[in-house]
Amino acid sequence: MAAERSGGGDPARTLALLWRTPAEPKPVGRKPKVSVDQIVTAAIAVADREGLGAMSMARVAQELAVGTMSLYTHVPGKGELIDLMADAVLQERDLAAEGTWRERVKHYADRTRAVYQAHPWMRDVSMVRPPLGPGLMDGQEFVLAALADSGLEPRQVTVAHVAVEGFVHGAAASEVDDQQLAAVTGESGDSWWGARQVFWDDYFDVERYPAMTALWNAGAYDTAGTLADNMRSSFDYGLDKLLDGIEGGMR
Amino acid sequence: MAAERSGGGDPARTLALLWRTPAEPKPVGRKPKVSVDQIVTAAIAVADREGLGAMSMARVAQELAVGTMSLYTHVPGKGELIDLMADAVLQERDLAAEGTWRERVKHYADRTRAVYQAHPWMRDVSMVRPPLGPGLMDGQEFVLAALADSGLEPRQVTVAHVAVEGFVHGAAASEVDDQQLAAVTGESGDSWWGARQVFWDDYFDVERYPAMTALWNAGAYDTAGTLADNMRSSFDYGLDKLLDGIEGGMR
DNA sequence: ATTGTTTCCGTATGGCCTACGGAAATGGGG
DNA sequence: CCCCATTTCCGTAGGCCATACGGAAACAAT
Repeated sequence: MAAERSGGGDPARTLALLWRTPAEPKPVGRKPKVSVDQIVTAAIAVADREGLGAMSMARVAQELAVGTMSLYTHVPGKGELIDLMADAVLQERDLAAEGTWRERVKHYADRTRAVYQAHPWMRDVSMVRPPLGPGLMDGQEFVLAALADSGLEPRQVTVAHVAVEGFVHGAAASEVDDQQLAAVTGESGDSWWGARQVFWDDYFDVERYPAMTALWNAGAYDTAGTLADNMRSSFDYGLDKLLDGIEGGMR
Repeated sequence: MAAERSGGGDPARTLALLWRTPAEPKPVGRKPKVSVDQIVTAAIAVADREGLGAMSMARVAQELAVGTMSLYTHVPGKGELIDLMADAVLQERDLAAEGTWRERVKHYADRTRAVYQAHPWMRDVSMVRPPLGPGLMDGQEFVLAALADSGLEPRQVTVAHVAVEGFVHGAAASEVDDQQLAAVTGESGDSWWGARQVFWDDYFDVERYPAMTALWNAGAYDTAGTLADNMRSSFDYGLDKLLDGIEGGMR
């Protein structure tokens, strides 16, 4: 399905939830069976195991042994729940500010990558209208502080920031796609590619694709590591080169 | 919902569809009311207008004035239809091989970006288990040929390839996210951010976020252009820096 | 015991994908 | 002209989904 998000609801309500603004205690009335935190935790657990597609309100309620509609007392809707989930997992990066600006950017990238690894469904969460909660904001502050220390002009810092952010989320997302599909479909990436051996046998045209053929013959694809290993090193390689470029552009 | 894909069906059947292997003519039997091409075209039209979430089998059938189940005669299922859609739009990049390797990579990025602009639902299509059709393969051949001309070692070409591919798809995806959300939710990005003015008023903490505050005060966010303009220039900036880094790494 | 407040949740509406199997169309052979 | 193998068309049905609505249930204070 399409990207899963909204935050379309009342901004004030959503922000209060994201920052857990404690409503004044309610002395009267029925005691709640579940809390917002429990709902978010359960939702994350379901999504971790079975993907965001399986994270339905009914499924989460079942997890908590509660009626489906009870959730709506605590959370406005599914879109807002996803906002809460995303900000919660972004808070898992505890970012330690040490080292050069480059080291700190790489640290940020590494921690963010780890979030995607632990929660592959983040691939399906759009970040262009992000949850304005502590998880997101702390991360932004961290990278911006690092980039500002690099010596770039303020305006350049913001441009570089968008580029870095785009790379990190984009690369982490595609890296994680593989595992997510493996988990949801029950078929590993290697198995999937293996089943498509027919393609190379029956459809690949050596004359139409000379560059690929040459690389193949040069042994460029004779790699020892697994598919996941290769994506990992490309992540590191790409970030390094991007930072090289940013650094070089300052002179 | 979650990323929309599968290609989980019979690889041989899917490949035959992707490459439009003409089945031997059927002399007898009822004449088909629709063709595979018509189905793919209609599906793309729906997704372009209303997003991939709205592209249901029923909706596409309606578009063609045909019963829902008729589609299943021509296409194995929804996952395979999405494969066909993705490969079809990737074919729209007609890639002209001229100029230096850098110019060609940038040309590739530009054409791919254009595909995302024209078909924002591509954001929701995973590319880790891609449709092995002509659209994808021609693109791969084009970038690989360019990168191979750069003088990188064969093994390095493949690593750089993954990094470039990741950047291009990732950046194009987030760039397009904004418009897609605007189209689906009916709320523009600027309007969305405007409605979250409360955040800066009520939640933003100047002491907790000194770097952001400093940048703000330095006028780094006093940009004339629209949100879309800024994302566009960050795309170009990021790709440039990445290529700078790749080029510099060869020395 | 009554009342006000809050939470819980069953039901209903309208959507989705697709397995199944029968109806309808088509062209060739008798 | 009829029959029939072949192919396509498509209605029905089952099992998912989000959430609006409104009444039942629990709790504290009176």
